[in-house]
Amino acid sequence: MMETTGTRTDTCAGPPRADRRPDGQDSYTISEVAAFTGLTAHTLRWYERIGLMPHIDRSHTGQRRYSNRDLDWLDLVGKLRLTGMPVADMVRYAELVREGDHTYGERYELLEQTRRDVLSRIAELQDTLAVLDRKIAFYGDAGHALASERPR
Amino acid sequence: MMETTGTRTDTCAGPPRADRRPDGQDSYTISEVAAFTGLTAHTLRWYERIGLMPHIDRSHTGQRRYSNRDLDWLDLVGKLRLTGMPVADMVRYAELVREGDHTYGERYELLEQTRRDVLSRIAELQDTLAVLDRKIAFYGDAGHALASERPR
DNA sequence: CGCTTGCTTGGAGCGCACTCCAAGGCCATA
DNA sequence: TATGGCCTTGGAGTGCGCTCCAAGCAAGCG
Repeated sequence: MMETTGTRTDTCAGPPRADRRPDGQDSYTISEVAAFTGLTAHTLRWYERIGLMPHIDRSHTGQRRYSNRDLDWLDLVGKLRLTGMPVADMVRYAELVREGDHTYGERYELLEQTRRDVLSRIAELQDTLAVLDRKIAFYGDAGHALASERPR
Repeated sequence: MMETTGTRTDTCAGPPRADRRPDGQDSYTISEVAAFTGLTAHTLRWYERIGLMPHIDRSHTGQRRYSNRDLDWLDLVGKLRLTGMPVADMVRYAELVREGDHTYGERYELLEQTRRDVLSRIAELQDTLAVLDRKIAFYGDAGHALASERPR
């Protein structure tokens, strides 16, 4: 049972923390990587199954041994995940990298498109922020008398 | 069959468009509201079922007739949705509004928390943007020689 | 009158991104 | 040697946010 970290010090499952690698080594177990990335070991194995990860080295007993390069890749995946990019698209990107140098153009396109998406997402959020600020100001002062909500 | 808009002019299902109400009336059918908000009629009915909407007026034949206030509420819901707020939390907010004036404090808290979430979300995205920009620059010039990706 | 269009309902189904389970292997410490 | 901890696998299950289905009713038109 309990295949989770073993290095947990916080009770309430903080998401990504416990980062930074000991950086003298280049070989990590799955639970170490789980601790570094905030992903679960389940998720790491799942990423591999769906083709989002490169072939990970194995110890003589068949256990996964992640390299620093693998962790770098996971960092990028984490960032892309934050943009809301679907996992399928990340898998596509991974495939392009695997396929070699002739896919540079396509990869560039994909990153550029993602960049555009992130920019418009930020704009959306700033828009929403403005709405939120107006509503909060409303609550702050005239609120009680004026706020016109809908439900009831 | 085909209970969709009837006012579609674009082929490829653009997300939110066709906004702005005719603003002389105060009573809209479900498919009009679908066209205004970009939500489907299914989703509108579902929102009602789960308690995210107020009780919507009905015509003498039992069909929904949305008011401008209802559309205002849907606009707010749309914004909150963009922040990634879970539907359950929006339902909670709707409940607070329904419960009356004594929930002002709690509502304020909820909006403030959401505001904080949006701010940190924006920061995250800007962070990601920086990573993306570096990677794109990489691809732009030295890319071919230097880019160190992971998969293979 | 019959047909079409748009609406109604409760409940089932779907896609995504995990999340977990059962059954078993390896190895270190007591 | 036995116990516990961490690892392995394929496949099943979960939660969220829709999305759709079947059956049926009411209004408008030829």
